[in-house]
Amino acid sequence: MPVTDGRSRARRREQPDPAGVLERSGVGSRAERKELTRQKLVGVTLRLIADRSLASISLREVAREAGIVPTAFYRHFASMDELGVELVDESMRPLRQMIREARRGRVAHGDIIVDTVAVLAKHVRGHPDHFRFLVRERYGGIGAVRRSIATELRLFTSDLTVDLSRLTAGLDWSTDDLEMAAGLMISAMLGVVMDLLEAEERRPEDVETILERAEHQLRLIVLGMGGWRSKP
Amino acid sequence: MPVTDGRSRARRREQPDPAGVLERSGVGSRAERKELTRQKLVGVTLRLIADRSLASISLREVAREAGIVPTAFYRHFASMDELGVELVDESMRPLRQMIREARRGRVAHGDIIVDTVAVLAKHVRGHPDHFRFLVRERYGGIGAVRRSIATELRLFTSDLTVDLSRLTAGLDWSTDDLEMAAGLMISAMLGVVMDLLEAEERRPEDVETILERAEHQLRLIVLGMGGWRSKP
DNA sequence: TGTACATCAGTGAACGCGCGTTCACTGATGTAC
DNA sequence: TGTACATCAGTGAACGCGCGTTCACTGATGTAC
Repeated sequence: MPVTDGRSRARRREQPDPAGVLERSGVGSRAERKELTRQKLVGVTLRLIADRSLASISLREVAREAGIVPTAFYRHFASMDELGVELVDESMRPLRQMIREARRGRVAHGDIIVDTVAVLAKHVRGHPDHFRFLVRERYGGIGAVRRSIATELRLFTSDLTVDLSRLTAGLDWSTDDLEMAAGLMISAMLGVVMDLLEAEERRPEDVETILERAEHQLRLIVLGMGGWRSKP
Repeated sequence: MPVTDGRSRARRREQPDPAGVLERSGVGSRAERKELTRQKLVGVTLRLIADRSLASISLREVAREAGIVPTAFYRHFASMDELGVELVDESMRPLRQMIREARRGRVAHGDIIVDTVAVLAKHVRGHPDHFRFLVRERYGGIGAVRRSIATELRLFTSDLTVDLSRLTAGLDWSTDDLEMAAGLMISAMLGVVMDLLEAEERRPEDVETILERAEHQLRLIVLGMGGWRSKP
């Protein structure tokens, strides 16, 4: 059991480091080290979410994985719920980064839809825990987290609505209709995200099919938009 | 506190009925009474799901609400996970009933889309707990339940695919494309279901807007299908 | 129909465990002079 | 630069609690004769 591997985390879990000497070997100010621990709590929780819901993860478990004593958790968050809300923020970052990149690609060249789905796939692959957290807790058991995600997704829809209004500049689309179309795209893509995550880790041969289907769904929506006539 | 209201359940929670005399006052066979308790366990769990996830509900809590001792739970299910899988079955029933009714309406008359959304709204209103369970646990923390829901939704998609194949009889749609469109409709409608549930219980004035948006989304998809040309 | 025995849904005591939270503390880091 | 004091991230013991699960049981219901 006491194998010497280079990773201090794994070693510390077997042979605790009560005084935190390893952590405090002169790197950074106290504030910086506090921030480091905070990030560790967030990261650890995100990893634990992989096959369970936030509601079933205990404060003690998170503290244990982060290498601190349970009571030290309270130096960073008042409760797991509060950590959860922080996680929403953390997880929206890659999503926002994604739409920024998709937007850039849009101006440049080629098939908008193929590019968009490629960017989606790339970001989901790059931040699986963040995306899984969002999809899993979107309708999950913790009210504060659910509401926080709903708010962020609403902002996200607004963003996409603005983008769509540029694409439909010539046609007489109302804001409501644009939002409706944006909402449909996001519903569709959130479904794709979870399918993608499940496929990535247990049926990699399905990934291509899922991406192709995602492209087709977006194309179908765009086609529909082409034929749309606003009604009262 | 010891108020006399007519409901035996509420009374029993305050003044337990250890020997189960109330339950056993000569109604039904032993097997029938067992089935009754089983249904009570299922129903109680479905109610507890309203604002929490299945993973955070304890066996003892369910037993308590159902009016039995924790150990008696095992006469019906080996674990909460097993009860969860049973709940999927139970919850799919109103959904299947819904599609059957939507299909009937389709043959009869009027605007298919308006009718479909009306049927959806009616069933969601009639079985809020069942629908909430499905949407919440679809990507929730319990693997067995998640897989069970995925399987059922796949069957559901197949059903809808068959329906769509009738509607597109003239055009040259491949099965893959039909499935893709069916999947898109289901993604969209599952999103609507949760919005609807949240609105029903805390912003009833939004319900109309949500239903209208659902109609528009379906219409957009149908429009897209009209313009679709199959590709390899 | 009556009797003797089998079945089994529900009981209740008991267990060890991990939980969230309190509290007084330690000692390295930060700050004021 | 050196010293005295304040701050505060992390410690560790302790608490009461609800949990899932075991076990031997009870007594009404069901069955065989």
